Amino acid sequence: MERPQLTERVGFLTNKTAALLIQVVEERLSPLGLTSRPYFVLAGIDQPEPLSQQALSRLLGIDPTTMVGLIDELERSGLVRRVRNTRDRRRYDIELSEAGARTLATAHAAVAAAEEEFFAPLTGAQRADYQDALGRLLDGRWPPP
Amino acid sequence: MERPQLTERVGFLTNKTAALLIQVVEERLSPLGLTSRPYFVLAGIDQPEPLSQQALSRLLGIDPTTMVGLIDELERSGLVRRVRNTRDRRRYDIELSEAGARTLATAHAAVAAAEEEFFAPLTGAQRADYQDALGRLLDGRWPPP
DNA sequence: TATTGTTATACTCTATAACTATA
DNA sequence: TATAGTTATAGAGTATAACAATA
Repeated sequence: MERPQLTERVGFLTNKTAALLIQVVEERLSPLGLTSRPYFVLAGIDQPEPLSQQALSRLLGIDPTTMVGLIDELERSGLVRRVRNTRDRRRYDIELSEAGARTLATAHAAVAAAEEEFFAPLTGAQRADYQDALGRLLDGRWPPP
Repeated sequence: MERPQLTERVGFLTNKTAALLIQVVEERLSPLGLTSRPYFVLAGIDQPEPLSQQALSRLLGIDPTTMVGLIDELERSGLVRRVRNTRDRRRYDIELSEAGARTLATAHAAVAAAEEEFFAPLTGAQRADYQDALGRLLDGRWPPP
């Protein structure tokens, strides 16, 4: 490949696509008073087993020191609670409140609508292939060990 | 979709994939003293017709005020030149120097190697489909009008 | 000794507004 | 008037180091 154009660089295209998709998602989330980051945090909290802040940090790839402020903000808004883990009292279990669960459900619907809009140019099969490719690329690389 | 897991959110997966790919690309670029941003700028400059700073900003989605500093840095390193456009003396044509062209060629090779590494989990056909999907998603959305 | 959460700090990237020179 | 580039500035996001409480 002698002098490839930027437009052919799959790395650049991947980036651009991610940036444009985030933009559409944030437009849909803004009426809820959310940006994508706290939305991802809420979605990450909604697991069968409660996670500590550090586990959440690793899962989402957000620095633990940044996570402190994000959880602070969500706690101030009444969407999550910090509950001391009884077996390891250094940890907090981060839990969704009732309001948090309701907000997350609304947010999920908004994001699903954004994704429908963004992926409209693909057929159902193409979109399935795309999502499958992402799964293969992330396998073994994420979530982190 | 009642309570989707984060792992199934195509928006989140797209983001994670882009972030991990950038990471691999930056590992390969760091021996050249480059991060992905100035690399993208160099690659954007390497067009048949020279671009102004603002045209570059629009192409790459980088704020014009941020572009000033990026071009400053590349100019200081001797990789690009600012040349006044003769027909519109408000504009600069941003041009690659000889050294810039050599650095860009080396960087392209490094990034191509990073992409090979990152996309190894996909077959050739899967990768072609993936790239094709990105093309469809970006069509009409990027480059900007 | 090591780990969880926290604070302080600095650095980068981004966004806004105002300026200059040109159109 | 409007546009290209610049500067100053403030706001996010991220990373590093150090600390208290706990393991």
